[in-house]
Amino acid sequence: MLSYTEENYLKALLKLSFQNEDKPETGTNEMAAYLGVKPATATDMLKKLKEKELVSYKKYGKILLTEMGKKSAMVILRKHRLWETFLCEKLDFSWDEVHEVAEQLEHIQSQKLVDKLEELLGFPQFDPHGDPIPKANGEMPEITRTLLSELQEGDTCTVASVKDTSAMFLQYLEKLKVRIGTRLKIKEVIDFDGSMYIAIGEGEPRSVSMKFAESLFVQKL
Amino acid sequence: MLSYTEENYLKALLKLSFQNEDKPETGTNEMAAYLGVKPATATDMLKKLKEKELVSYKKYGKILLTEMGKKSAMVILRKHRLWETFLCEKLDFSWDEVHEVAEQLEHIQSQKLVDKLEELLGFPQFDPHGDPIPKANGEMPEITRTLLSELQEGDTCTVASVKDTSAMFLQYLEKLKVRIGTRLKIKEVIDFDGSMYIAIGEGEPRSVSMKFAESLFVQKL
DNA sequence: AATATTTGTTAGATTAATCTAACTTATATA
DNA sequence: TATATAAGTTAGATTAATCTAACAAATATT
Ligand SMILES: [Mn+2]
Ligand SMILES: [Mn+2]
Ligand SMILES: [Mn+2]
Ligand SMILES: [Mn+2]
Repeated sequence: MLSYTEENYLKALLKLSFQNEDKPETGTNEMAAYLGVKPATATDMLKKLKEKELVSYKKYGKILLTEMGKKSAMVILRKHRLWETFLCEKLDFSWDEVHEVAEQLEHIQSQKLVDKLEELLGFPQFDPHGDPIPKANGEMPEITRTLLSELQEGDTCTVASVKDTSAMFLQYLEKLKVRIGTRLKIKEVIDFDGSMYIAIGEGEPRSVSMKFAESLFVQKL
Repeated sequence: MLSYTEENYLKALLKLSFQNEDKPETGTNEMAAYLGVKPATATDMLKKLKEKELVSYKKYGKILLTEMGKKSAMVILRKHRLWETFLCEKLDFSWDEVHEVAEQLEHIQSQKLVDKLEELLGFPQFDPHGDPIPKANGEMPEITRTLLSELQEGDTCTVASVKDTSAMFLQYLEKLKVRIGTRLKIKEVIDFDGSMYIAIGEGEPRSVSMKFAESLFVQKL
């Protein structure tokens, strides 16, 4: 049985392995920074996780989840995303409110609860932020994601998921009526600062910053 | 902000205050036994809760929740019973499975979550075991409860709630088709051992032990 | 009232998770 | 290559929650 804290470290390692796309290794400092603890603390926990054969690493070396560790972490991610979906779909939470609560709910221990929840939600494929939900067997559809900033003038796309899931960005998207699935058309790319002039759904075109364009994943049409 | 553990102590004190009907005080040993810890541990926690003004007590004296402590405990009980109801109503858990999971869920911190959950469930009055659910304002209908064992030959009643909520008893009730609301008629009381011969709903009369009759609360008709 | 029993507290230790400060190893740079 | 910087570890301390063993107070019983 894993502690609440151990689970958080595992999930962090999984998330970081997604982030560092090319190679899934991580360092102690990166891990500590992600979790908001000091490197010394991360080192201590790493030893414990290594003891439990959930991570593989040696002193001063790179950190990697073992198969077992990855499996455990995927279960936690599955719970997180199912709970986020539940909060949105069944309890009318907005997509900027769900993460905080799901951080707590993901640690509830009950196989049956997760599976029944998934059933209640109709086996959703994606969470409210457009991220794929791992299946009970541990599989998760590997999706190729394109940043809005990678598109060219004249391209059309639909919003697939949000890269930056901060409440601030999510609320801004809400204000612009940009949601998962919304159709976007790139009218103009401003080379000077990387900003874009885009049409959102049927609305009037408007300008968004490069930071914005680098925070949204889209599906090119 | 209260820790998971502090919340459990508060809830225990509230439950014990219901149990010790006449006076709501409790002792260190009783509290420790209830929580499955040693008396020394309970004493330590008591000091902390006193420091936070959630309980009032002095060395070697009786333990009582303060108004603040009682309020906090009621919120936890409210969450527990709402989650139990959710698990039964929405996720098809049986009434002997819900308690364990609700013990975890009751500690999730989110005012909005609780209130939305209550709304989703249609503002239920009672949990799956027939226990009243405290309202958001902290009030809980004070119900006079009669034990089945207090009834006489010829009396008729409906099942109001279960006193013993152990999985073993709940499963036995399930087998006998005794549920909340089921109509019972006392055919005969055996003075020798306190057992009863009762009709359950429309079924054939059958005998139940005194222990059984002392574990069920009923509403006399 | 004297003594025995029950109830409750204290002292000292342990474990998990965290920190700071000091140290070590690896990597980058001149 | 020598040295500076970054990355990672260790030692020692702290806090929360727990325990055991010993002690103290309150209550019950002769
Ligand atoms: Mn999230
Ligand atoms: Mn999400
Ligand atoms: Mn319960
Ligand atoms: Mn209940």
